[in-house]
Amino acid sequence: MRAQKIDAEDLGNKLFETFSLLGYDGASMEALSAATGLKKASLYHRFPNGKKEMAQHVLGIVEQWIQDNVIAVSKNKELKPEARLKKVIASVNQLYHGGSSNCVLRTLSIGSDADDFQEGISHCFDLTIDGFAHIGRDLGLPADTARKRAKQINILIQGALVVSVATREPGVFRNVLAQIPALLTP
Amino acid sequence: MRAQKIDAEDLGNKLFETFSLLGYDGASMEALSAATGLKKASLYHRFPNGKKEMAQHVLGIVEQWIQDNVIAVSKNKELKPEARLKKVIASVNQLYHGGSSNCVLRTLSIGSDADDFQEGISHCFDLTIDGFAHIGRDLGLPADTARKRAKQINILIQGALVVSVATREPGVFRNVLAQIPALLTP
DNA sequence: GTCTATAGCTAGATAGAC
DNA sequence: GTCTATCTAGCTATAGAC
Repeated sequence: MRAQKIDAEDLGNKLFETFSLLGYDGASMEALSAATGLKKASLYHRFPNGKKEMAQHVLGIVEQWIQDNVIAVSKNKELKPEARLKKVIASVNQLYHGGSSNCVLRTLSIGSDADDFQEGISHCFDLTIDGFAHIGRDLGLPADTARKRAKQINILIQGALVVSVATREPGVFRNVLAQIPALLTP
Repeated sequence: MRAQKIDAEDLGNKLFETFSLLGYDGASMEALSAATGLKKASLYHRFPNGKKEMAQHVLGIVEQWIQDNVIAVSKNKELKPEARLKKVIASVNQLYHGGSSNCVLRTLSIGSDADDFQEGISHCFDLTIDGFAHIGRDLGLPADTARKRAKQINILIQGALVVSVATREPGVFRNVLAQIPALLTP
């Protein structure tokens, strides 16, 4: 029993969940405190620049998630491209809980301080596109076609999440995930 | 000079713009007051139930916009289906300022009071899908195919807006609009 | 490193003059 | 119908004990 000092990873995940659900302005320090189990003063101890720094931290977590679950997998030569794609899609499905969770890249893109996050958000979209494009090329698509399709996939994922979460119809999201292999098949 | 009593339509449009830009939690009474030119007490005079009622009013405006600019146009027998589609797409492009404005259906779907707006938001998505599906059928698509494509178009529009606004690349949105006719062509 | 307590401010909302 | 003035509650952020 090493006491209840919350692990840095758990902390980040709770912040991630709270910003995803409530957005930047909706995620009050009170809500972030309740979600993490840390009092407000303790959150300021870990993130001296307050809420903005917590949101930036979450963006860092998302970037790392994409590096690990999209980019790295897309380049894994030990798997056939088809298997890599399946794995990436499964991870995306899990991240968004089968279409019932918002994308934090989107929820952080709205509000009074949205400008501060634009760069991090854009970078995450770019990485996601890079990953799908890489798989598309390995599946035999010409590079420019693969990139176009990857951009389309990124748009479809974001749009499906908007609709599925807003309407409470997760099938919309799962249906889009099912379309992805066809979009990258020559 | 009939004095500066703000017109109900202008008022609604300003509320629409502010909720679109800042989201529900980000659109403070102060911000709504500044945007409309009405003091907070005056806003409460017009909307006794406060911010929630203003957001519901905005959802009503959006529904009416869709009725006028999507549904009605989609059924206008004086125009060929191709011309109707062109008109609808042009209206959508104008509404979102060529991909630089958020969709208020999305910005209102996030935050602490999102549940109150779910029904209105879902209804607006449904109407939009109905409109595109109607045009698809008149263009010669089987009814079920037309509906599937219309749902896809709705997803693409939402996704493209997320990406184009978040990354400041309106081309993403215009590119999606350009794809729509092909999606409804048999 | 986490806490209680609180400062200082802004939020949403209301009362009442004009 | 719009305003000024104000209330209370909630916000972000900090001070200082442990």
